[in-house]
Amino acid sequence: MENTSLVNTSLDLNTNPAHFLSLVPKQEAQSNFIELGLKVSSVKDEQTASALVEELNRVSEENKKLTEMLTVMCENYNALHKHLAEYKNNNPAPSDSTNNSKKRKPENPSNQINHNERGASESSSSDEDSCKKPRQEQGMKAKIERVCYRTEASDTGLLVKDGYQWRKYGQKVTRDNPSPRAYFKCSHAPSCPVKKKVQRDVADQSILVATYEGEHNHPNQLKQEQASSGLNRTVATTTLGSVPCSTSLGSSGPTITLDLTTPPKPQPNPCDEANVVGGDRSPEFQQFLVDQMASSLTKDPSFKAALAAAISGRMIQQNQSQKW
DNA sequence: CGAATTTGACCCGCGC
DNA sequence: GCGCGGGTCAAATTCG
Repeated sequence: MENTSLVNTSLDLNTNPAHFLSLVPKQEAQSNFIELGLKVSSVKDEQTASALVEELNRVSEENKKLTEMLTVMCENYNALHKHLAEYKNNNPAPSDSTNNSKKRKPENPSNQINHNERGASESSSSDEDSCKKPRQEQGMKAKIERVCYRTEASDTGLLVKDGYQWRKYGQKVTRDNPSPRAYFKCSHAPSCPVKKKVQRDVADQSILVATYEGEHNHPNQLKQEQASSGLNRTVATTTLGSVPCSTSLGSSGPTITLDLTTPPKPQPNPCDEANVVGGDRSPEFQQFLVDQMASSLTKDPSFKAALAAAISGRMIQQNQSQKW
């Protein structure tokens, strides 16, 4: 299959954009090259042109294979994930002493009184109490979700638009991450016990990592509004293979956020089990993700420029080596 | 002026 | 027992 006379288009980029090119119709790709400023028309050597076409076909094939491999990987991951969930169901962790990590100890009723003494905090209904006490027991039951949001680089805030209203009740700089972590309660508290923590990713400051604890017992305002306005916006968080990402569809077009900074997690990760909101990992969905990534990349001028530079560099190299 | 946010103090579990 | 660190509280401040 390899033909040494063909232009080697493997690019020295961190990603493999050829993969995405294969997803673009050939003509479109060619016109994109024109857009890129590559003077294709000036390449009069027909042989070179046909070689390019051949190479394009070859790369398309290669990318097909890569896509299949990716799908297989995703399926394997899903299978493993399923097994892990089943294993956890069958072998619930000893909820008492050993696995209790660090949180406030489960308090007996007498201790509750002590607790209320301190802050004399709001007439603490039962819900509020349940929020601040046996967190580890709650934690075993409470749904924990981890969602990554990509933000503008210039955006230094810790606000995440997820459709719910939140009241910030604390902020803290943690040891493992120089960025402050913000603590939010659902503004419907105490009737809604959901909390979330938001912190910037230690590796990529443009990524906000939100950790949700618990489930809302009321509807999502944003979704309600969108449903009523017929926008049909959906937000799903999933993992593409081991790469967490969130996707959203809106009137301004689909966007995909890939959390490429999160390392693969072969080991059981407590966040993992709740990492999936949308859980739709059907091949169609994956294809959709790939398509969207491809179109996003082809629309990205900086990506195009890098691609053009890499390809033109290779072409020049190839031409020179042919002359030799 | 009420609601939301900020921020220093405090609580508590854990490791040494 | 003590110190560390994450989580929470609540007074002060800011905002609409």
